[in-house]
Amino acid sequence: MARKENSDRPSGLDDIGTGIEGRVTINDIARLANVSKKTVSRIINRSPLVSEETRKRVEAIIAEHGFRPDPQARALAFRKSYLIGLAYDNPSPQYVVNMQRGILDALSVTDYQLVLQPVDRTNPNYQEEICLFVERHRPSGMIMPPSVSEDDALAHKLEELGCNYVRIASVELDEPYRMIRTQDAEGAAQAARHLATLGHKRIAHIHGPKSFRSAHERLYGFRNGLAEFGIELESSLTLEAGYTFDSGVQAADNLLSRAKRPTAIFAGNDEMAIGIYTSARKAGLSVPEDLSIVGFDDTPMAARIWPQLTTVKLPIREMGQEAATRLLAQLRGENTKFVKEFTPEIIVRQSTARPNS
Amino acid sequence: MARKENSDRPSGLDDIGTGIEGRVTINDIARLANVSKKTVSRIINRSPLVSEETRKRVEAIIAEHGFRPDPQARALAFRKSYLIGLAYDNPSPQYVVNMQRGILDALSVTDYQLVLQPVDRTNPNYQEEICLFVERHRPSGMIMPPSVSEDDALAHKLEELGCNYVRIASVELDEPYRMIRTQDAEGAAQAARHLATLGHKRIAHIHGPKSFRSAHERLYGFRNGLAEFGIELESSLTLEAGYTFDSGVQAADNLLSRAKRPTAIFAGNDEMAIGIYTSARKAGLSVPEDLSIVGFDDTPMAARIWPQLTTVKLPIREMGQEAATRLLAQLRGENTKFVKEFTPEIIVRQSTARPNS
DNA sequence: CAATGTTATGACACCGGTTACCATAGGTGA
DNA sequence: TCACCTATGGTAACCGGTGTCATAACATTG
Repeated sequence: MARKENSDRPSGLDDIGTGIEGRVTINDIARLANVSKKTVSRIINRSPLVSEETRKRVEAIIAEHGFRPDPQARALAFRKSYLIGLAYDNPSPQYVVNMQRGILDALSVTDYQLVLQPVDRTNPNYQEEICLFVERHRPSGMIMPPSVSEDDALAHKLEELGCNYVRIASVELDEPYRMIRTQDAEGAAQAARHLATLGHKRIAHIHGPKSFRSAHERLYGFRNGLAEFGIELESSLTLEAGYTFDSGVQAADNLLSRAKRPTAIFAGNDEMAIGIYTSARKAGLSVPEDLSIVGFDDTPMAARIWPQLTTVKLPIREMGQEAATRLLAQLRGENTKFVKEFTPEIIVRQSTARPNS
Repeated sequence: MARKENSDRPSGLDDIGTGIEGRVTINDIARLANVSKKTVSRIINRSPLVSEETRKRVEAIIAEHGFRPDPQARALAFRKSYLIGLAYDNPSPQYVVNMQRGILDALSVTDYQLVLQPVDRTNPNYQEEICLFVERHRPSGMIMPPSVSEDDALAHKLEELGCNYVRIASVELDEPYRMIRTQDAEGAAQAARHLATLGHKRIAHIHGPKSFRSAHERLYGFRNGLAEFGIELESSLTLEAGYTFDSGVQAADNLLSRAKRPTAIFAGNDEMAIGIYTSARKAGLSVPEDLSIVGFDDTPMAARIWPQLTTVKLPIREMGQEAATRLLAQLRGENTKFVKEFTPEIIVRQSTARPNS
């Protein structure tokens, strides 16, 4: 009985079709062109130390045989992984998908790949999760949107691990660089000015969880915006919720059941704003006649719900693209002391009107 | 003047901090344990050909030094990339995010990474895009949800490239295996039975684009479901739209402006169903009193919009998880002749009622 | 007891690229 | 004419793992 050649693996059923056998390698090209591997390598990497003539000739052969350097091999030799990690905990799918799109826009012309690292910030060892990912896979860089981005301790850990990163945030961070900054406070102020201009006085705010520092930022901006019109944001009309639909419904139920209910509510995100619609309907109130509503984010649903939601728009896809572009520059060793600002802009639709009381 | 040692690179500003220097490698472990690399490798890969005693000793040293084999190096040696590609063109972010979550659920306990490959099927060379990705990065496998999954020619190309894959689809494919199958026809039939049971006779259907074969499937199932009740789905009440909100509004505008308007509409997905709400409001019709609406997918918005949408639910996250699990099995060389079925289920909410005419 | 098989281990080449360093040819300045 | 650049490209080692094959020690068999 012929003994199996390679009995080193635990289970025999393995090595299924890589299917690919005849892949062209740098050695093939070198042989065909009658030059050394190194010369081909120089050409791939655009080294100036190759004569014009040799370059042309080898490039022709590369093109003819469709040679593409193996990313895995380069990764090993360069000690770079060519992987960009996206660590996110944002509960809004719209946000996540748009951010991914933006990042991929920037990465599509490169050798870099985007890998996903969803985390749960309420999980006490979520930091370890991310660090483990970084240690194991050595991503070339990480992109972190809120609220992961707001964790300075995490950033320090990544720094120690030698991992490049870009953070997208709306708040002050320990390290005031390498960030894409959104002026959430300014956006919230715009919402405040809009409501104040319409004539609202009794205005409520449902903000996101304390663990999201952006929630504070929006609250702060909103309060200041109202102050410009001499209106005080009452603390009894300032409620915390969880950035989710259900939590928005609950908070609005609370506000709308009061004797002196607010005539307008500004929600920390669209998800919660949509929850306010539901609550208003349960209370028999019509929007915007009895209640004005403003959201934040401008997710696609904002324009689909009825009446269409007035909201503060953040260019999420562009932000993702910018973050990736900056990260790539950073990987090339360029300036890391950058801050790119994005200013939100209010989109006025039909969920806001003059108060009728 | 001291000449720069290595002037091979075009630009001097490079090799920025990998930061990590002292990473433990298999060589370190081998030296510390006084065994060969190969033995350590065997232990990492759970080869049975190592004595219990050696294994224990080396494992202790591995644990002590926190050694983790480098995924890049293994990828090169194994000629596997440990990357799973997700090629998608579904316009619904909810769908995409849920699918990603499911896949990541299954991948989280493995060494595999998920990389994203969004495509545009209306782009004539979208196939090349995917094939280029496969050739360049040699993903260990690909997962394709509709409508990318419905492209038999693409599957054949991947086959030729020796790329493993799993397809998620609701239609008959050239190769009736390696797929996660959703019984969309059955789901649509449930919608039909629900509406027929309520007493609707004049029933319309807005289906997705012809390029999505799932659209045909849903149409087919809906028609058959109505036929069970002796109701014929009139072709004048069967409109094509683009699976988007706007296209849903447009198609519904058409239907609702007719003299004999339908009393119920079944939309091919939730996105379009939500468009029908908007159209109904414009026409001054209330849901469900004047018009019943049924969707498909059960995206989170279905339960958030008012009145809550009756819709056919697909367990997208579970499907993603199943797809990834099956793909991993396939990569281990296990059975590729599988078909896992998921049956949709109607979720009755408040957008459907007896017709009042 | 010799022949054979089995188990545990190691030496070494290799995956497909890279860098470090060296060798050569031709051109320059002293 | 000799020393010395500069441009070009080759050789070998390496990145951190893998497979192949050889071998020693021990167990089994006729």
